[in-house]
Amino acid sequence: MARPRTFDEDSALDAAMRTFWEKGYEATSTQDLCDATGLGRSSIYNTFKSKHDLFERALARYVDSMTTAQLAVLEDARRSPVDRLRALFAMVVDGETGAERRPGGRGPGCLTVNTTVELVARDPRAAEMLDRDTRRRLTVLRAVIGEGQRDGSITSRREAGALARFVNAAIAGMRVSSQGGADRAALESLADIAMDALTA
Amino acid sequence: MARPRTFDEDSALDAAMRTFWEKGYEATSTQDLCDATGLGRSSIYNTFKSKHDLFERALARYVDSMTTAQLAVLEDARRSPVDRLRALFAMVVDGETGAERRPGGRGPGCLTVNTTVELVARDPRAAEMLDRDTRRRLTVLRAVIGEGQRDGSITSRREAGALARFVNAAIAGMRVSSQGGADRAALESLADIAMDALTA
DNA sequence: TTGATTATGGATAGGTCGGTACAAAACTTG
DNA sequence: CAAGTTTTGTACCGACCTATCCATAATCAA
Repeated sequence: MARPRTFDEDSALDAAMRTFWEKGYEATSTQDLCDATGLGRSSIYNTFKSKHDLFERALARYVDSMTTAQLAVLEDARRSPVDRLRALFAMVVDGETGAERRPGGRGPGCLTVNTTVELVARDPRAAEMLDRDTRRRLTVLRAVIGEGQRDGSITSRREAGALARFVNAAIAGMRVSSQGGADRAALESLADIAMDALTA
Repeated sequence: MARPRTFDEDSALDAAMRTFWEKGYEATSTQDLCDATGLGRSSIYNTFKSKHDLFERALARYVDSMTTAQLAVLEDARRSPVDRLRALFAMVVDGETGAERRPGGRGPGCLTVNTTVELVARDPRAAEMLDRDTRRRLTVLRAVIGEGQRDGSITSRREAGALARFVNAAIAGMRVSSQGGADRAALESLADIAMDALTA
């Protein structure tokens, strides 16, 4: 019916996502996005309504793929609850130290934490997206932890919900530490100690 | 000898600090800084070399006062090591939930974490300042934890240095959680569980 | 081939950015 | 009071910001 696109929208979203992740929302200019995606301004503004719309879609793509990958680990019925939590932490450590940088395994820092810190106070849409994502993760974390509490491998001194929030916060702490310069061994140590709190 | 200033430099730094803390470095314009400080552009550029210089000085003021207040708690010889760590966490919780927002007890989020996430990858000077501050805190944390290990109140399963980094990361995790919407009870719960890891 | 429709590139608009120039104002010292 | 020095307010600079406009290119249905 008309002239077709010469680019893949998802690839463009990935490129934009990487840029927002590296520089942050404010520090990323539309020119940066053109450079990163290889698209002209017209194509970007024709495909996405605005810089902010592009950011929202990139963020949505990021949190969904990231959380989906994490939940797959947490829902792996072949492993014990404690094993699954260890695997989750290992995934975060790999993501923070890994050379390859694909959705679900990003380089230092993560777009979720970055956006929480940079934008959540001023951007209700981003805040809502991140809030939904957090609730999604907490639900599954709580279930895994509850399972571990029932089989005795995870402490029952604390509520499952509280422990789930702790795991979430521990991961955020690891990500901030990573940006602050912590190496792989340091991150693994943080994960080990966080696990101590769960199994104590 | 000449016309004197009609403003207090430290008050201006405080106002600037608050603005950078609320909006982030990139999102803060020089006009915002004029509005916040009540100063004209000339006065700002006459007193500080540039926006970045003003930011550096505001950040230096923030981290120093914040860390000094925290170290005072950690070095209070009248309390036991565990008590001092609990007091540190309580201080962080108060800072994140407190109504009054003065250096050493900021509102949600903290400039240290915010700057780590937003700037450290691109701003070597800020990175260096934060790194020094982290080392300063870790040194004292390690000493307190080592003391607790010797008297048996803190676990010896992990190295004091590793536990110190954990406490630091736990605080960062609490601050990110706070920006993500965690209330006081949730933050206190995070602190309690972090303490479990130390006393296990 | 033609007409309709969409994508693309380049130019540009209107505004804001960080930073500066300059003259008037306000103070200290002699 | 006068000379000297610094602060302050205003106007302004070029660069860059997000976003749009428009002419041209490319494609599909008929």
